[in-house]
Amino acid sequence: MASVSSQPQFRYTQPPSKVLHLRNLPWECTEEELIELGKPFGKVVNTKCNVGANRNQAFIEFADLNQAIAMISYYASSSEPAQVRGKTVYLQYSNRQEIVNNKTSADVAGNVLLVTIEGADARLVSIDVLHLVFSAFGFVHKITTFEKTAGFQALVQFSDSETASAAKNALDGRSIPRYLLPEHLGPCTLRITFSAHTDLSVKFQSHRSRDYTNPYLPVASSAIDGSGQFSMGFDGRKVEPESNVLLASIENMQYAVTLDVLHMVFSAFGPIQKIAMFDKNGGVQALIQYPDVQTAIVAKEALEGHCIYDGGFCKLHISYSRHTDLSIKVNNDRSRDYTSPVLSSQPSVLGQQPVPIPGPSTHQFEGAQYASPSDQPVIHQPSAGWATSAAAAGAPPPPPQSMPMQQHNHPYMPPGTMPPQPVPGMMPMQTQTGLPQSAAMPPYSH
DNA sequence: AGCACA
Repeated sequence: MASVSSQPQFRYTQPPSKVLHLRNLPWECTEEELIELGKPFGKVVNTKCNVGANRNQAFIEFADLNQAIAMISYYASSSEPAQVRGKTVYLQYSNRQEIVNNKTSADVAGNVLLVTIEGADARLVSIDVLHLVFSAFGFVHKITTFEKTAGFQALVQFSDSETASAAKNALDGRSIPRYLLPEHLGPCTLRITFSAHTDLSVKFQSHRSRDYTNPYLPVASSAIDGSGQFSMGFDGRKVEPESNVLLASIENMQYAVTLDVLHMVFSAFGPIQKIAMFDKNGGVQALIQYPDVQTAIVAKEALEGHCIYDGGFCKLHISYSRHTDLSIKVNNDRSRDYTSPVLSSQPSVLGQQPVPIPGPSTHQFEGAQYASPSDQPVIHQPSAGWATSAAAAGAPPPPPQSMPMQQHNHPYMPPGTMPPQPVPGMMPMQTQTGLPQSAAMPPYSH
């Protein structure tokens, strides 16, 4: 079949066009360089660079045909060839009359990232892991995940394009750190472009979509009932069905964690009905009961993997309990029913302060949470913005800071004396983290 | 060094 314009493709005399075709450009030539090149001859109204398989071709479109002719004519008789960064550039009239800029949305920065997770086990990456990874760069508003021909993909919504760009720059082409993934998973590489979306629509909290700005969203039945499609947890086991009761285990318990401390930490997300603490496997665990599943989900989401005290001490691991209503027989320092006025009001547990067990010196993680791949997976320790009032409230030196969501509380006061909680919240905790930038780099290998 | 898309 003859092509539409059945002329030989390469010839020395193209019919004039206000669009010029350039080749042999240096790699990653910019629009600015093209404009500089054409400016002496007229008004450059459009450019397109990084064209072709080698991305070393480009187009310049002038406002007027005569300007294009002027440029071609000049270099046709010039002893100096057209150059960009010292590299000779070959010019000719394009065989088209205008540049069509199919600027894909992937090229224009937006606040929503399109993330493709590559790897054999890509679809086993949980939305929680994605949330963790991207939260390092700022507050993640929403995440949706879906399967396309491209594979397992996610849309991740940030507040603004600056934050999204920072995340994209740091993570594109890198792999999710191994310690964030279940052990049996292979490498999972992130390919990131900008999405054209600006605001994702998340109707339900589910295993495939989350809206972190709205803790009261209904929870999709698929995430609760026996559909079996629960995302993978950190340890690679199926995550339990959501429940209003959380099971928290405390790792690296350098300081005593009292019932009141737990109450304080967990009540940031909503009223707590009951807490029961017990020893298991040489560690301390606690069951925390909220009135509803949604509150528990938010609390779990925000607290999982975080430490009650700075320095990686008393790290929380949270799962959903199979319980829905705890049976508290007696209020003591290990169990408490906050809904029962008869049982409560034992003064003995009030006003407790964290007691250093071995008394380690405190050190901060700051933004370096990604720098220690072996342990301490993801600890968002806001390095600024609070701690002053808490420290001044009489807490002993070792744990100078506490959970970020307690910002407006005095952490070690009896619950009843605390000021009213603001929004139960994950908001403050992710935002203040600061960009990890170089600190985030090591574990993300190419 | 030779005409763009995704």
